Amino acid sequence: MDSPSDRFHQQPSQMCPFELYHSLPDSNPSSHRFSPSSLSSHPLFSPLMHPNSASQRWGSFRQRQGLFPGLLVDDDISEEDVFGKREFALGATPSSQRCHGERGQSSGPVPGNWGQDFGRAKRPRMDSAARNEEETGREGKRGRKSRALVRMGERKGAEQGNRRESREGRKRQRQELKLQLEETRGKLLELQRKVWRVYGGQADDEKGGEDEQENGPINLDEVAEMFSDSDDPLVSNGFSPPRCSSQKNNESNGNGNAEMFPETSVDLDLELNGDQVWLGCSLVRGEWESAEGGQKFAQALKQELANVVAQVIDRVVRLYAETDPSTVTSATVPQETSMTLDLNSDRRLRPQAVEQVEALPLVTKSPQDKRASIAQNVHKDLLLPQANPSLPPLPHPPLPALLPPRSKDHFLPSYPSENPVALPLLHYTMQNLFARSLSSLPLHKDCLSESFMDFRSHNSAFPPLPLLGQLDPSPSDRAREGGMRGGGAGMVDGGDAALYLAAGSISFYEIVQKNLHSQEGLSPCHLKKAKLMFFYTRYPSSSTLKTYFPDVKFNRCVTSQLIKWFSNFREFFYIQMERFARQAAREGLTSARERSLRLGRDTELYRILNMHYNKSNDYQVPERFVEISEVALREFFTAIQSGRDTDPCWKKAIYKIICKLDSPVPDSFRLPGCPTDTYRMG
DNA sequence: GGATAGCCTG
DNA sequence: CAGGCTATCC
Repeated sequence: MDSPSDRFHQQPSQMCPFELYHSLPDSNPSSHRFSPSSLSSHPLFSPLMHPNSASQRWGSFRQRQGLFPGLLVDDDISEEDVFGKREFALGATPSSQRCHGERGQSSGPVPGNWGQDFGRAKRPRMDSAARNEEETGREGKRGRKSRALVRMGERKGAEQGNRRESREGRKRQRQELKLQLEETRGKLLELQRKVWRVYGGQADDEKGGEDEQENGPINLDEVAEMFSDSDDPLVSNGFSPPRCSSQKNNESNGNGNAEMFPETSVDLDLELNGDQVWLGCSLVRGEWESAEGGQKFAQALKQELANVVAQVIDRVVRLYAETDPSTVTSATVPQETSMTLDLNSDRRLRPQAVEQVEALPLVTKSPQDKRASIAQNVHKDLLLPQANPSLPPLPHPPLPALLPPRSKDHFLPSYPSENPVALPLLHYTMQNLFARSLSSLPLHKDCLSESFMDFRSHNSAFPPLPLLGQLDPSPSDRAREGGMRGGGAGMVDGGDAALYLAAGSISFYEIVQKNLHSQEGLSPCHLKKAKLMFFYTRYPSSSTLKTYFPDVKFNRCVTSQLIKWFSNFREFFYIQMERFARQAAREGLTSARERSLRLGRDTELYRILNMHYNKSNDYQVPERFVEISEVALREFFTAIQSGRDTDPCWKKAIYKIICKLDSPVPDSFRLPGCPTDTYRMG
């Protein structure tokens, strides 16, 4: 299975945090701005992902502030099932040609095609207009060449008639499109209102809000009603939703009605309020009359539709969830604790998170508290460093131990998911799906088109959200390891989502899953895992790699990339060892030298190694790795002291020693995803 | 000749 | 961290 497309079939390992209506990947305002050029290089994705206005960026930024930080989606679920359908590939393919050439036709059900459709719909009209212009010019010349005046008049009359007709046709089409958009928007607004009533209303309750009476729980029929052509309450009431108006007034109080919507266009940059839900559209009235406006129109339309679809799915899933008594509480009652927890980690990067989170209606509690307590309980048992100066290969590898998540790896936030349905995991826009799937495509440049890499670079500001299966191997993992230590009680089956989603009851998710799983390659999560594995094995065989990266579809490309990673890890390791050994060799006093040849956890060398292989510092560096590092350090030192370093091959002897000190990798690494996540949130 | 390690470079 | 290159091993 070395076909190039296989590379893209691997499951993604990360996703972007949920954004209600946006996907613009520049949560860091100082970087990754989408430039017009990058837009042009992403004919399908970027117009959707980056609705071209500063207000959108700002809105996106605002929306992203702490928005459902607990969200995660299990893309690892039903892996076999999905792998079985891998032929349903996303447009992205290993070669750039394919990426460019096939993206359009292969993007299938995703909204990226909408722009094309719109373009296709528009092109003939423009062509006909151009033809008319051309004809007019030709005919004018002909007329000057002594054609009969009468005939020319007739012809001109016919042309004018044609032009009028085509103009009217265009006008009609524009009107139809407008109508469609407005209907969609109306439905969306209604959905938003209901969502707000259900979720935002709860927040209001705490503040003494009085919307409760009319805040009945929304039911499926209401959702269905929203999508029935014949029965659109908004339309039938003569409600014409504003095109791009801020909904601040009505949405922010959770009690809005259509009449309160401002009719005039408002600059969303200025109008955005933290607690509102707004339409991600930057159209200005009349703007879509122009070609550029047409594009914006298409984008807005796509966005609105995507949002509505995402919300409906979310609603349906939630309804399912509520039938399960075990999930109903956390599914419906937002609690602040976990949000605070997440925000604490988020605030560092995005200081404006707080105001946004408080206002967001769909914030639900992720079961972190419970999980945190579990992790804390397990924690003590996991701290089992195995000091063994003699350094025989360990029959039972030390288990990874968790440190309190002091600093979270920005690209690997930890999102627990014991109760996946309780999370707003399904409430994300198609844009999010895209951003996620794209951001988790293979790292290998060989496999990527330039434009894709471009997108990735823009998208990298997302703190990608690893997928459930990858992120949360915890249930089985804990069962296996924590369980042995008397843990395991009170575990919640994190596979619920997997089962639930794998049931295939929601075709949308099948589609999404297919797309997301249709990728192959190594994700940042895999890199992180590889680095942690380096604590145990410096020279993993390819079979070892296959064992510990079960979620990776191995081919030559992936294997060599992984091997290269470990090669790089070793390189870094040995460079540091040599550096500190030389430093020690320069030490005059033997006592100081002796100290510098130690690798205490408070030493600079330890800090550097930990920083490199365990950047997020959420993994207890195995004692054995410390010991092996000391061995390497001393070997380098003695070699330098004895002048062996003049031999060009002097390091090889050291490598030989170190390579014998590999120890087995803990079983927790056998599961997909980052093993650290198993124990995090402690 | 393929796979891998290591070195160098960007 | 990846790519290119060489050396080495099987």
